[in-house]
Amino acid sequence: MSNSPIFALIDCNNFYASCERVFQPKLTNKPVVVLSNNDGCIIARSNEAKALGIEMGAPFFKFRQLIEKNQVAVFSSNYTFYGDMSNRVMKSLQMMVSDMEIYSIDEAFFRLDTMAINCYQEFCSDIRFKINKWLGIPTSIGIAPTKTLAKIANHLAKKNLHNLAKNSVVDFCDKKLQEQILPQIALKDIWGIGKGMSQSLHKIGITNALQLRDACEMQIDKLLGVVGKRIVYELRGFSCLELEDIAPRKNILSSKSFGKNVFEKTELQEALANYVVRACEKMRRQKTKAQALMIYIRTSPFASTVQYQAGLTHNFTIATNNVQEIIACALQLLDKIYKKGYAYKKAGVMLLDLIDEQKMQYDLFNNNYNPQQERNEVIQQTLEKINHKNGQNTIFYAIQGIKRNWAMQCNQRSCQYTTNLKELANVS
DNA sequence: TCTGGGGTCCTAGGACCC
DNA sequence: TCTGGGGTCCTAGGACCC
Repeated sequence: MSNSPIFALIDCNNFYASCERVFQPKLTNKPVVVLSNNDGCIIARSNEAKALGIEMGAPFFKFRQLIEKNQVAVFSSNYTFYGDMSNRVMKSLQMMVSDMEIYSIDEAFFRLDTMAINCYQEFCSDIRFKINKWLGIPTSIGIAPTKTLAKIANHLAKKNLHNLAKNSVVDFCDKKLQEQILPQIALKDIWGIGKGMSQSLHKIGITNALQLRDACEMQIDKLLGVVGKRIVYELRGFSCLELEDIAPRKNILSSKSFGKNVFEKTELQEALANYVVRACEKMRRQKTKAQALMIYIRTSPFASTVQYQAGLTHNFTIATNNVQEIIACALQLLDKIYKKGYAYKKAGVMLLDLIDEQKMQYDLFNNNYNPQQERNEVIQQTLEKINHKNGQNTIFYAIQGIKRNWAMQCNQRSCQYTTNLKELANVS
């Protein structure tokens, strides 16, 4: 690796909305929004929808009138589809760059200095062009000596602020350019500075990126700790954050709001069993086992009625990824925290302290051979094979329930164009 | 009527040890 | 009467991200 790295950050524009457009090209240049689970909040907006004043994260019902009046296309979220499109984007990128880090569903960092490239700007324009041509997804790219500055460059590229973008690419390596632009970057637009830190900084008179960059280290250390100090260094152009390898998740959470209020324990049992199954799928796929399980249930924080929330953790003596064992444990924990009479709105399951399934710690004092567990494992593998071949939920545990009245609503989900052949037939 | 889901890292404070 | 100092580990909660 060279001593002075150059990072690029590629970011898909309005990713979920752009995905929906790929299969409905008639929506090009039209306003589009995508909703969260239960059609609760607005989580993605096309530029046209942003222009109408529709806010990110706002509850859908607050903008329903505006949306109807302006004939905004509305989609329930379709994570299977977005996940698959994301894979395709990342695979395409992988073909064009050597060192990259998938940072989120719609973003990736990559190194430019480790490749033989004459012009970073041109190289990145070409990447954008190809991804758009192959997949129909528009992107923006920021280039800079640190990840934090690359994030800012990407922000400039996406909105073409100060007319810096060429083909939606901004090269932000030049020190003089940084001097000129950083005073105009608000703290909230810096990666890693949220509401809390921003407020603390305002109190000592720091309000923009240049002031933060040039702030007294000691003062920042005292105020924001190492996290803040790292941001200062990164703004100065000293790279503190390397590209990271994809590491297996250390915790896996599956939690969802219900489509309606839930009162009965049996329904909570069903929901939790389903969430355990989902979480275990992910855990088993990454070949890990959980050392602990946490469950929680809660009423709606927005309801005016009496609130109740509770959670409980169980530590496993021997780490496990056995679905039956974890479901049984979840139900036992539920027994301890369930209280009758409340209108539950959400429940969740968290698998904690995941470890490599090959690096297990066994119990020193007990016989670790458990024939029942071995049988369970065979059952689980068989079940997974059947579901993989015939589709999710072809067979499932009885405790997961059949009616699932509590399940979330998604009334306007688009088709699983890229992962479900039957649904591809519905393309209009 | 109607308000998402899934993560990571850091810090402070308590428990415990010598 | 009078109650140390230093270290580690764990946990809960906060802050931030997409």
